[in-house]
Amino acid sequence: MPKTAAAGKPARAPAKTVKTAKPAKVKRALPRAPAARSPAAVSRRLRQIEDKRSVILTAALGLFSRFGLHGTSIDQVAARADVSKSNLLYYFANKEELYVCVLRDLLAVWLEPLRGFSPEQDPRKAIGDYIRRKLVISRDRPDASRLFCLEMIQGAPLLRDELGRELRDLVERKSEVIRQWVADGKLAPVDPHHLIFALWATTQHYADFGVQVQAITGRTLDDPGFFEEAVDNVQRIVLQGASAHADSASGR
Amino acid sequence: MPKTAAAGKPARAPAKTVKTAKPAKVKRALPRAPAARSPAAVSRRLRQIEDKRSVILTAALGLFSRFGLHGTSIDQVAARADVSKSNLLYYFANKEELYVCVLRDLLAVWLEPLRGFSPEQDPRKAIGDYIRRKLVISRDRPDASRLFCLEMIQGAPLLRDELGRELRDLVERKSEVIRQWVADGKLAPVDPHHLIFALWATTQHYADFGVQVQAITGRTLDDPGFFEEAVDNVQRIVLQGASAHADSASGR
DNA sequence: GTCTATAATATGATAGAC
DNA sequence: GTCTATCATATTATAGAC
Repeated sequence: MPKTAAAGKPARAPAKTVKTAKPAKVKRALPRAPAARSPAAVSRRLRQIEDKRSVILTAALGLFSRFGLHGTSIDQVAARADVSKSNLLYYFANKEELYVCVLRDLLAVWLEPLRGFSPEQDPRKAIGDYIRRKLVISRDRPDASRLFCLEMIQGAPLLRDELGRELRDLVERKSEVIRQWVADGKLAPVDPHHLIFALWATTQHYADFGVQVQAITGRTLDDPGFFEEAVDNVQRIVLQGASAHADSASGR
Repeated sequence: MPKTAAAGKPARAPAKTVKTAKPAKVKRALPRAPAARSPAAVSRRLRQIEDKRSVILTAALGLFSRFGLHGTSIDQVAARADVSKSNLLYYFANKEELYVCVLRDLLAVWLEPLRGFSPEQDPRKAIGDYIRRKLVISRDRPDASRLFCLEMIQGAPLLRDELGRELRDLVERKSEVIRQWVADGKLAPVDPHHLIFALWATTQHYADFGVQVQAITGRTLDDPGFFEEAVDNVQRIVLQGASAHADSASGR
């Protein structure tokens, strides 16, 4: 694993007994359009390449999201994608590159829903919608959610830069929106960061801890009844809170 | 890895090219009190053994919680525990056993705080206290939280049984308490399962996604000010909700 | 109990024919 | 582009001396 010792290191505990640490070979770039040929043929070929890459990436996501980078072998990904190992290594120079590609595809999906927040919206509606959309993702792309979680747990060695930049900026912008809502009295006085964390946590939980959810409730988000139940409850908890309110019977 | 093919299998994608699948050797049991000796000497020895096991387990938790089972080598654990690899393998028959031991220690810690809930408590205080206690754990034992999360993501292959039994029973008992609170009008009408999920998710988030939290806020729970901020905000969100209430300015 | 080999093997990656 | 060897190595686990 410590083949490329210097660059963006993957999640692995620092080896104690390092032998020699080879001088980091430079890998070839991805197969790109070779040069001139009939335009139609080129585009057809490019599409085929992209398709195959995509098949591999999907297979990789499924395995990485369950077993992590080290728990998954190239062989397994290849088998799942129905290509040979060497063929896979033709499309992705090495395992780590494959992993990073999977992650990179993820981040975009990940940041998307948050972009929706804008000051002129009704915050209750905006937040309610956001919860639903994130739960849809937890239902339809639990593997994406899990891989993201896995990467976070490991300290996000391959996303750290993006985290520090893209994510942070987006969160800052949306925090400003939330602050505005609070200032306008449309939202209870709550710290935007912690509110965003609560939104992320409560919704992703159904994907990342899906096994636990199923062990306890016996159901999954694929069950439409349970899905709506989850949406409704998360929305109620985050928006109204669990305390009894004035309009219901009040204890103490 | 597919050495013991049958039993409680660890989180690894099913290998495609299985060679022979050996007939699962029976491993020796742990070193236990050999027999008769001076009682004092025996107890001293036993303590030493337990101490060493404990040191190894702690080192293992630290690494497993970051890099997972497959991302951690026995060598690394041994180095961190400051014992030789062979010596480690004297105390734990194999890597998997070590991993399971670490997990087993965890579950107890994990279930503890929830036991606190009882019907005669004021729910707001009970839930508020629970949030604080879980955040203390997220602060003081983030590695425990992360490993638990890792295991869940992977489908909890080694905890599945316990999940189905212990955890489920405990949650059922506490759900009954919550239902009682709701029936008494002390709590808003909320499904106990989803409330418990929300409590877990919002509090563990600060440990499991600690890197993200730090990337965004620049702070960690080790900062006392941030810790109190987190406690306060999570309590407010879960108990009162984010919506503006009657007593504050009401938008629309 | 602890150590030094060393066996056994899984897996990442490359070379080179076609 | 795809395949069949094949190499190289990291790592688990055991054997056996002390």
